[in-house]
Amino acid sequence: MGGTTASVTSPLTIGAVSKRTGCHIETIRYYERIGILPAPPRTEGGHRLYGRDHLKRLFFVRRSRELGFSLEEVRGLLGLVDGGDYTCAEVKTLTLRHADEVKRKITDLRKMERVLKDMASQCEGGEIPECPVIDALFGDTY
Amino acid sequence: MGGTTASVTSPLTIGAVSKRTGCHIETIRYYERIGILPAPPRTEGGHRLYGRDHLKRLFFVRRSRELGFSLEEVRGLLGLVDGGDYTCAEVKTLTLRHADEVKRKITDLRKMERVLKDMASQCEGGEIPECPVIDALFGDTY
DNA sequence: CATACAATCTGTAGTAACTACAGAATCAAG
DNA sequence: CTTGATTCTGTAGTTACTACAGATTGTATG
Repeated sequence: MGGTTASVTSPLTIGAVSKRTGCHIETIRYYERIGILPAPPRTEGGHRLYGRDHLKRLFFVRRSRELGFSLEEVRGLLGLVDGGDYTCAEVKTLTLRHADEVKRKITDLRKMERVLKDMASQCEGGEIPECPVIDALFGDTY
Repeated sequence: MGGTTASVTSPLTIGAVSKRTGCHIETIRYYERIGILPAPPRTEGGHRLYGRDHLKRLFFVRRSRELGFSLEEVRGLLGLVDGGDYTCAEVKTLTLRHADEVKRKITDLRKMERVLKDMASQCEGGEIPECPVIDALFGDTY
């Protein structure tokens, strides 16, 4: 063990959650309003107090969004996690469909990564390359 | 060579471009309006006619958006491609920054892919797993 | 050539997913 | 107990599309 990250024991304010997840405070409240994040307990005065589960969920939502999934897709993934009323066959179909999408994204990102690195290294010599980024990525797509 | 995809020789209508790229017609016009896609030539009557370059550019924009890059980021990448007035050092800094971002995305997508596949395979037996997707993905992030 | 029906045109309005206030209330430090 | 930082609710603005409405153009057919 000897983890470098301290685990959260006491409840966090929305500001602390915002800092840890990188989500704006307004976004966190927005997710609560639209049912992506469950409403947390409150203080006497009405301030929200979050626990580890909220934090994890928020991380997941944020990264998923950054990876290009729509909120509805995220909702679907969370639904799987929450063990909604899906049959096992449905879960399998949904997860595999998502897995395919993810695979495609990885493929494209690899292309992009390679081209970007090539570009940077070509630039080493002081010359701006004729960078055919688009061609390299999708020039053969049609 | 011996490509399976026929290359485009004659100009395409906006509808044809829409079908090939998967972008809605309205989105294509929108990209033109905000300067992401250059204005194409027109017919006498004013209908847009697109060539290969437009098509490639649109593919690139669409995929980039699907991969979670903002339009401003896409604009930046296109700026590199278009050979704007960047110094070589700027090009290098920008491309490497993008490459890092891409790498991080790949890492997270790999995690997601693995978990989704595990989930689907666990589901094989007819049992809905207690799927700890979120934990598996970001449970150790904080 | 006439005509009809699809596709495209411009412009505006609506939606999704945030993001940014405004003004009031609460919390934490001293 | 005061004071400054946070958070509260609610509304309005922004980004990136998406969906009409009504007029015009393109094209296939008798």
